[in-house]
Amino acid sequence: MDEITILQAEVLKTLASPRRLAILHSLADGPRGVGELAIKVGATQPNVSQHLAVLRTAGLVEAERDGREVSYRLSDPDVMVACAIMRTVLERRLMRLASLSTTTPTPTPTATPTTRQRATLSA
Amino acid sequence: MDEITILQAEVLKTLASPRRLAILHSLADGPRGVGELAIKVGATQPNVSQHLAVLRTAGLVEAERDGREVSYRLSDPDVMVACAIMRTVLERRLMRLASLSTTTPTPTPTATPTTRQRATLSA
DNA sequence: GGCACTGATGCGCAGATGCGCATACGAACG
DNA sequence: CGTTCGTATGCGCATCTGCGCATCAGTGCC
Repeated sequence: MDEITILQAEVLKTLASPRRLAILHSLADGPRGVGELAIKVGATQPNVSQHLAVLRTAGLVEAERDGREVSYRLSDPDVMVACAIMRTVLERRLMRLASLSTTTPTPTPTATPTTRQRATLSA
Repeated sequence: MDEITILQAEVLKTLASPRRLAILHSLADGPRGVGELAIKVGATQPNVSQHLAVLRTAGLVEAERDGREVSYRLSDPDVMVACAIMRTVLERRLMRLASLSTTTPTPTPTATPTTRQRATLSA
């Protein structure tokens, strides 16, 4: 097990949260304060603060005092590039699924009890 | 909160495991059976089987019976592209940290008690 | 049909995570 | 100084996850 693989898993675990993704997405537009972010993502202030702490520990964002507020910004925009690629993959998959469900007019949604078999490799 | 953001978090959560990353990395070289993968990543067969099930649910790998074995392969190579970008980001960060620790010959490792202050934004 | 091999599943436990809530801390302003 | 605003932290709970272990299920060979 490679050392960098563990690090990568760490970062991915940090990214694996809708809330944190939303925060990062907001930060992609520019630095923001905590309260502002909380409103943007629709969460409580302590919650966003905690998420930001996690993101900071993972080295994904950086903080800096700006007067009374604390301004957070992305550490490395390339992370968002990787996220964008994943989004592309997902969108492509969704498109594929959509076209499949169009060509297949859902013949027998109730699992065809006659041909019933264990869900071995049916997927 | 965007719908695709939630999906993305789902996929990221699936990726956020050193073992699963190792499995995917092995699969990048070509299709493999479960036992073979288990040996490659140094885990038990049931463990690898479960991880593969998770990866399959997330749509990251696909399975196909090949005689007595079950051959697993990557669904979308672009996911590995995104992973590669993240690796690049991480390697860059490690290099940066390494060079920093080189230029800074660790002047006073014991936190300079004179300038002692609370760890507010020191990071 | 029985056997051996490959892979999948169920179970239980230990550890980690996210959240709301209340509260503490730090900085600016009067 | 005390107040107020903005942010961080501690706590407790419900939930989830990964793992080892034992066992079950499917496939091909004799």
